[in-house]
Amino acid sequence: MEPKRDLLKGSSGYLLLSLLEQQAMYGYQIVKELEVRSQGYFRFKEGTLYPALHRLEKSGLINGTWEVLPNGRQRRYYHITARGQAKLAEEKTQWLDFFTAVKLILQPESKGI
Amino acid sequence: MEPKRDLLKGSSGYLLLSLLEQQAMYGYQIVKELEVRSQGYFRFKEGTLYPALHRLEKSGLINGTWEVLPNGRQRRYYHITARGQAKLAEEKTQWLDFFTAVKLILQPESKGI
DNA sequence: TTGACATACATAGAATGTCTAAGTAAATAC
DNA sequence: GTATTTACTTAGACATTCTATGTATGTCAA
Repeated sequence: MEPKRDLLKGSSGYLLLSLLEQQAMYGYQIVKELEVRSQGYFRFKEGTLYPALHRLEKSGLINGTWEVLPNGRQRRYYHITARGQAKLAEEKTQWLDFFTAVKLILQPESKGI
Repeated sequence: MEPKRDLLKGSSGYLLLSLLEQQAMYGYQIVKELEVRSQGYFRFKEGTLYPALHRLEKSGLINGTWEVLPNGRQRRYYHITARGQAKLAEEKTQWLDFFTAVKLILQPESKGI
């Protein structure tokens, strides 16, 4: 199974918001969680994930808080914001619209439905 | 309805091959056909369509032939090649894999299915 | 205690594809 | 004769992902 990387473009934000709506997570955890849940399909690179998280935070859709583990190690947990939840709902609609449009191209006979 | 343009990236080739598999078309016709079929969702810009067609042709997935209308006007009709049909089948699989993976992220409860 | 590996975050630069925008040219409609 | 539509092309801006590297610490086995 050769993942089609370009499909990710424009979807990463959606996936991240979706994940963080379910629970707050830190970067490394997100990478692992995406991989486990997608059964190995998604393997976000750091160069993809962290810039994406920074973008989302800068846009006010998530916010990160440093937390210190008992062993002294630091993690940055990201929480979805109210604006993020609104954005997530918007993205969901856009996804559905997009899929609907693609299906209409692939199966022109369903035009009238 | 605000189309999410980035989703198009990585999908335009699939859409074009899919369209040209159904029948040979020329550029301007493709723009109109995509718009009609998708009920106005897709409105390919020239700067998107023609470079995409050139890429596909360069890769041997489609091939274009100039045809002259009775009125003297020229059109470049694009036909899908055997390699293009093979590629189309591959893209379809990649799409399904991608959708499956995304659904697993959005609905983790369906993990076991 | 050394080395290997996993954890955890960050960023520079290359690659890719879409968009805006402009250009060329001819047919058609008003 | 002027505007609109048809028809294709390409340069440059922009955004996102990738590769690759850097930093630093914790854990575990030899």
